[in-house]
Amino acid sequence: MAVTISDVAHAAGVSKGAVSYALNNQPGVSDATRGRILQVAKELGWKPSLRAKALSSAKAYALGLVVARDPKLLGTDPFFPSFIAGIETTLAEHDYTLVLSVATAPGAEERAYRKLADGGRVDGVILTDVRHNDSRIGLLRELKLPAVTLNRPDADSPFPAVSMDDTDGITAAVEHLLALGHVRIGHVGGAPEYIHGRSRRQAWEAAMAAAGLAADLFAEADFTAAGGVAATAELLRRPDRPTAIVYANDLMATSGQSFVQAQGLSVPGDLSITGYDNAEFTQYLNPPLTTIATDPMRWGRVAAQALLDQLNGTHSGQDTELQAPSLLIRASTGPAPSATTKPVPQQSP
Amino acid sequence: MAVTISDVAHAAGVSKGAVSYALNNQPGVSDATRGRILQVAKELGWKPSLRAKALSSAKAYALGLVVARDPKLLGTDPFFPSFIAGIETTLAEHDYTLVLSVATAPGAEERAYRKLADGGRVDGVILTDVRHNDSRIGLLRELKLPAVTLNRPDADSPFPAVSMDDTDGITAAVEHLLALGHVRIGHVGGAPEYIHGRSRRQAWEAAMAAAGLAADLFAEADFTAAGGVAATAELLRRPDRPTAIVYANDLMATSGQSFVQAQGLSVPGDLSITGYDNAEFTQYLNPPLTTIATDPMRWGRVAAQALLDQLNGTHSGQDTELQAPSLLIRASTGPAPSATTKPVPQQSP
DNA sequence: TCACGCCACTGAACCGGTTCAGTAGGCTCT
DNA sequence: AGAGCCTACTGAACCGGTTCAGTGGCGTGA
Repeated sequence: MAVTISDVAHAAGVSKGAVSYALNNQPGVSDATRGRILQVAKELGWKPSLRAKALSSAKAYALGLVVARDPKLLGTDPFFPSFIAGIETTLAEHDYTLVLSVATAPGAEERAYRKLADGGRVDGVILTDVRHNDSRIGLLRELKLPAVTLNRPDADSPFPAVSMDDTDGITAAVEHLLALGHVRIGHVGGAPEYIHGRSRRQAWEAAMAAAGLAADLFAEADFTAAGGVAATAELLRRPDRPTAIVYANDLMATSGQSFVQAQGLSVPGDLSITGYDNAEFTQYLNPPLTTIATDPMRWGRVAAQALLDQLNGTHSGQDTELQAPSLLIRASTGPAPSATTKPVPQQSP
Repeated sequence: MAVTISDVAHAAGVSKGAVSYALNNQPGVSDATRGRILQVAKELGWKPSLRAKALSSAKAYALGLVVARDPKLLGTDPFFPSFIAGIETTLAEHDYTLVLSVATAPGAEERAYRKLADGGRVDGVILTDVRHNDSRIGLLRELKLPAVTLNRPDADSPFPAVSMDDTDGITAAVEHLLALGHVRIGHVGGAPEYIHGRSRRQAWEAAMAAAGLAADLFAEADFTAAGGVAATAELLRRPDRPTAIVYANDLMATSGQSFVQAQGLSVPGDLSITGYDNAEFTQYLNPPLTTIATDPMRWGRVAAQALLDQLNGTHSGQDTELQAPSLLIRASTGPAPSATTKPVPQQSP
């Protein structure tokens, strides 16, 4: 931080202003002078102070991301690392940085947003894990913090959204199971306070309806492993228990599969299973999990770009729709078992 | 950002300086005036501009973390989310924020550190995944960026370290296997360019030596799933193939276990397996994985505190040693098979 | 009662950039 | 040749804090 713009100006024999113009490619200096200034700046190893820039241009040169998930859950979710890597690829080209906040405790989330907004630490935030009637929309409005949401919130939101439709993936999963002869296809839903929990359920319901089937084999869970087990157990107790279950995420599918096998049932012999997310570890399960692969990296890249566009006023105002996720067929799905329902054994054989 | 310190000063009928003193609990104002200023500031809803603070006090009020891992790998590793959450709990009390950088492409890592240092975006960084002869030590020295390393680098490092010894965990795993009657205990090592890849290998070697056994069943890998499979295959081809394998991380253990089972061997019947990290999903494998549980959250908390201490000059200069990780015994380890070595089947039965 | 010291506060400089109003000098046009 | 205009640049204000030298008023001691 030793060499400042004044040093460069002095060394080049011009004023601070001229240096500023020269280095920001602004008119007001001749090409010859510009060249000389750039040359001198380079020789002196001048790096503009972001702090000074931030103060005078009233920008923070940083974007914020508040993650309000249990760290345990985060560690099993392939979404965030890739998503953040995607954000990073965009930011790398625009000298912006990412300020990350992990807020676990209740109330910590709102505090985190206030902290980012209050001192002007960030110019905008990316909203993930959007919830039903998400209170953060109002909060960000109050804080006057520009934002981009991942998927369009169900409440009224003034912020542009970058969406990736769950529908196609879930529909593909259901159709895949139908093609395998399944009729009793259940769904273990994610937490309904999240809009992606809801939309996946709705997609499953719609796909069932399209096939002329009742969407009654539903059990609500919360995206956690324990929730997946409980919901699976509930579905297996049904007299008309499913021959296939579409889970709202990989973690529930994984714990569900593990539970089902511990009950002495075979996957996919007795029960076919699909997940959602394509977590790296799912290909090493026994059997490897059929799941739905999204593209979080691209999502991050596009969301960051949308936010930057919004900040410098070049955003169209339109929502962006990303390519739909795709079904990845592995060995946890197979032909529907014969019509007679095998009872759930009490003990593993 | 509407209300500034001048507004407060004007409203309270004092000078900017007085307001600054009052709000930073510095001497120079009477208690009465201080109270009045605080009152007025509160009424006006004044929040100090971090940007201005950063410029005038020559601090960034931010810590940096550069993660140079493949996002795919990151998604399976429970370490970072918890670690970052730990950092966050410390930062929450000290109006500092965390600037995160994910650098995947080659060369991107150094660029990331330079980006953080150049504009003075952060006051210091936390170094994770320390490598053998880590070039970042020299880089940070050149950039004059304070740092804290996770574990002590093997090269000369001027930075305080916060360490969690791998040795005890690996030793416990080996001893657990010995107690189960295993003698041919192999190790699938992590990438040797990482010091935790090396130290885990050394710990395994030491534990074997302590039991009077040769540490020859070693296969080098790279912490990835594919690497785990290849190394496992290599060990299984040995004439004296192991009856137990200690893996350097969960992902390799997971893919290794999956591979072993696909070869028609039983876990733990034919081969016992241990992992490292205690990733959430490992308890849902079949069988659930015996692994070593660390405490990344605490690591993050302590590392952030150490860095903050260093920044305000209150750091002791001593390395911090965290509590050793503990062995979590699950079902992937069991009694050693009888002495006759079962051949590796060519096909699953 | 006067000198002295201290407390409480002010005013201004400063951090390192950006930006705007102002100006010198050269060129064109008539 | 003089008016007018544009280009290239300067100097200063400004962003919103921190910090330091300076000052006025009050209390204290001799």
